[in-house]
Amino acid sequence: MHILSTTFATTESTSPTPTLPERLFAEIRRAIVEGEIPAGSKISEPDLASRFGISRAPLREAIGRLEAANLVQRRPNYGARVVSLSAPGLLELYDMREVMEGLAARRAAEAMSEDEIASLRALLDEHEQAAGLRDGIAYVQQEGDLDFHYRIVQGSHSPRLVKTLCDDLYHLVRMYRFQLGMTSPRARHAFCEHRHLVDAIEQRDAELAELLMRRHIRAARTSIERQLAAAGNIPPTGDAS
Amino acid sequence: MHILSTTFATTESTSPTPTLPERLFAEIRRAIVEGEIPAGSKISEPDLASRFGISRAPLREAIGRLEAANLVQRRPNYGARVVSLSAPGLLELYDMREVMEGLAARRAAEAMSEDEIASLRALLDEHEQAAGLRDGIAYVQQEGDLDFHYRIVQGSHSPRLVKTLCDDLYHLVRMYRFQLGMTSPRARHAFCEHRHLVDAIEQRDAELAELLMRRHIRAARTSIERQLAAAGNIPPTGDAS
DNA sequence: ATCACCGAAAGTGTCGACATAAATTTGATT
DNA sequence: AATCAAATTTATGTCGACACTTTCGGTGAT
Repeated sequence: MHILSTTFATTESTSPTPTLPERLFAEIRRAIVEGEIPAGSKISEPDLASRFGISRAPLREAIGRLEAANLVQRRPNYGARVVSLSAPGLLELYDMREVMEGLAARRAAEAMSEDEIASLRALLDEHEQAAGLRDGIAYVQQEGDLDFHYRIVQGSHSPRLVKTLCDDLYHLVRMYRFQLGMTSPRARHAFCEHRHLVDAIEQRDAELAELLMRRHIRAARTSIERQLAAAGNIPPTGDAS
Repeated sequence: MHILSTTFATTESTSPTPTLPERLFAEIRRAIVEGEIPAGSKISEPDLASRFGISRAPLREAIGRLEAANLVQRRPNYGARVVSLSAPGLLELYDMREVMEGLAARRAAEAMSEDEIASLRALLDEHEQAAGLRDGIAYVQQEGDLDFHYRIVQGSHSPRLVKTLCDDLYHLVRMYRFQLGMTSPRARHAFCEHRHLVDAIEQRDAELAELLMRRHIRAARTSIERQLAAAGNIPPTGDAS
């Protein structure tokens, strides 16, 4: 049907010719992340092929990418299903975010240009204004939060970090947020932490930047852990499997 | 021709039926990692298809996985080429190893069973004996080193960590080692560090385990950095791009 | 002699169809 | 009536072929 717009790129999506499997991949990924295709449901090749009006060949390639991005699971002669999310899995994701974004922050403090830092600070101001206007709404904050982290990661100028975090991990995090209906009630806290982090980067204090980023993400993890415990989703000390 | 043995699995390779694309993927990956297919060379679909005696469909799926594993790069209407490796890229890999395996060590100290720890210690003893017999050879040490790190990561009981490290990063590291002919002259040092790390895990000292693992990998990184500088491969302070 | 343009050849992208294995339903038996 | 077995049906895995794009070699003009 509506083969659609190209997502604003990070490293993926070769600029000149957005390929058909690439667009399919981006579209199905969006549908999965935003919950249009519910978790655990089957990805039927004939169904999607006829729905998009294409053959199964490019679709299979797109599904392959979805599998590589850990958004679907495939069993050999059975098909692909959207990954079913678990509370321990979400915490795992945040563990990895903590260490990898900590590294990204360290490298960003070393490698970001003055212009990039200025732009980052402008983004922060913009978020603060938006949050000042419509206060209670945490949704925009979530997107803004991700935007901010995007900038830091890209500021590391480390292609592999950018690819791993922006192309894979962040989509998974967004999926978990949609599915589990996570709301981050610590917007004000996050703002302060973001600002301190930018200060550290501006001062080229790599060690501090890493520490602040790790603490920031660990705080988010703890908040999530608390929400999950309140929802009776997980015993206080869940295993990490 | 010789569609071959299944690699001893970590998370990949669904046990019951090793699929054709999966075997192709493993075989071509091995050929790339060990340098049979040189870096920068083209992956011709018709060539490989006729060589393996199969159609292009399963081969394309295998190439797709190679791309997802960052072993080949694809341009839309051009084809796939084996990634050309760079010194900064190798250092980037070690940055990510440092933080992620540090996390793995922390979780391993918390989650490994007594049996797993005992088995790990046995592996260490075995390596020490092997190294005692044929001393100068560092090659076996390299494989042993990777074995050791495999065990730690699997001991974290964190599926995503295992997948990311064992299924992707380690193969890249092995490829770089083959291509750049890295020899690790710090075998004795590494042994001590490994032993101390196992001690920390046995004592359930997660914080210390993470610290030791990070220091261990950072030391390896520094050693590589020195080798590269000696070979005139990189200026003393290379950018992290 | 160098550069631009054009044509041919090779390779990738996509398609439709067949073979095979899994899930389901139907039928027969206990 | 319940259970097991076999056949049907669906979907995945694989194949061969065609269309389009890119690349390389040749030809002509400046």
